[in-house]
Amino acid sequence: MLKLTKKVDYALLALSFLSQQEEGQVVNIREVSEAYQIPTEILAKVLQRLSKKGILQSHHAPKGGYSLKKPARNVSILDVINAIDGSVGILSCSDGHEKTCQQIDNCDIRSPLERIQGKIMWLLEDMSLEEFIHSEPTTGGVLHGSINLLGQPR
Amino acid sequence: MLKLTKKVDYALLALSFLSQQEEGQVVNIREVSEAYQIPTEILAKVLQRLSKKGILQSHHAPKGGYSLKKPARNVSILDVINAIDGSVGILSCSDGHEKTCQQIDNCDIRSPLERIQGKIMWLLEDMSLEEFIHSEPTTGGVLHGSINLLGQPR
DNA sequence: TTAATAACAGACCATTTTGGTCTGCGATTA
DNA sequence: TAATCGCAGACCAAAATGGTCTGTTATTAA
Ligand code: SF4
Ligand code: SF4
Repeated sequence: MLKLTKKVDYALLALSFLSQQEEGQVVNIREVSEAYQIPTEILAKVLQRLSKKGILQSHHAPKGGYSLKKPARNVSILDVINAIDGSVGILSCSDGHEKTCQQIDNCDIRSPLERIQGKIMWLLEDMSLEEFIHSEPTTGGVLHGSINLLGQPR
Repeated sequence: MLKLTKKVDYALLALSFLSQQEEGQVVNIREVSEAYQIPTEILAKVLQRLSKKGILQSHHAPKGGYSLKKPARNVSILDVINAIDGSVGILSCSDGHEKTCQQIDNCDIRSPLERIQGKIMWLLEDMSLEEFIHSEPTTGGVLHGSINLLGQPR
């Protein structure tokens, strides 16, 4: 059903929060947790993941916490999703762990689906964390024309 | 993790199969099931769904079966996904059944996420079943220009 | 030196979603 | 009027996800 997981949501919220801090400011889990009402334990997992994947820098000490490791413009949304969920993929058959889809031999829709998948990847790759955060609700996407095409208020 | 469900896969396979038939030719579940090794019962569900949503025409009789109700160029991939999975959505909070996401009050990522969602929707809406099926691995969707808006080749 | 603070690690369980099965009914036509 | 097909929905099993618990390790300030 093409839904982002809650953990990715948490990750993006946390990253958003961190981006709003002053340069080099470290923030601990509790602060983020309180800012958004996210259970600390699971948030911890999420941040650990981001740290392990090189998106966050952890400061492993009292008065420590996390800070962005790279400038926000160098982190894509796809990076974040990949860090949390593992590889993204529209298809059940793609990339490596091909769990032997029963249909794979007779399948004539794989390549078109891969093209769609590619487009989505590209879209996610193309959007940096910085762009993501500083987007204005009104301007932003409308210019891109994306929203208007989706349907009119009925 | 952004994965299409197996049922959508089945639906697309079946639609692909049906598109390859002669005009007005009806095909029953068994034939599709055999063509792709899909369990008949679940395929039945999927086709029923497509029929109820106006994508397929059912012929409720011996020697009956299914046929496309509309020309393939008038059916989008999004239509198919919607028919099978219900509403598509990247977000947990969007469209109607807002299951009171705990974060919704303090959430500062909703609108950017909605923009991404919009782009994906558009992309899926923009691709017709016809285009989907007849796509050459290399050419294909580029002509519609949808891709270009999503970012430039770097 | 040591106690407090914070991240790290992983097992673990509960809930939801998904894939798939079963059982029976309804429409059409030869 | 019986065979062939779709229709409908309850039902179950497996997987994915969300969330909890228990404990360990690194750093620093008292
Ligand atoms: S059906 Fe075709 S596309 Fe879908 S998973 Fe199996 S092989 Fe990949
Ligand atoms: S976090 Fe924000 S975006 Fe994600 S679901 Fe809750 S409200 Fe919607």
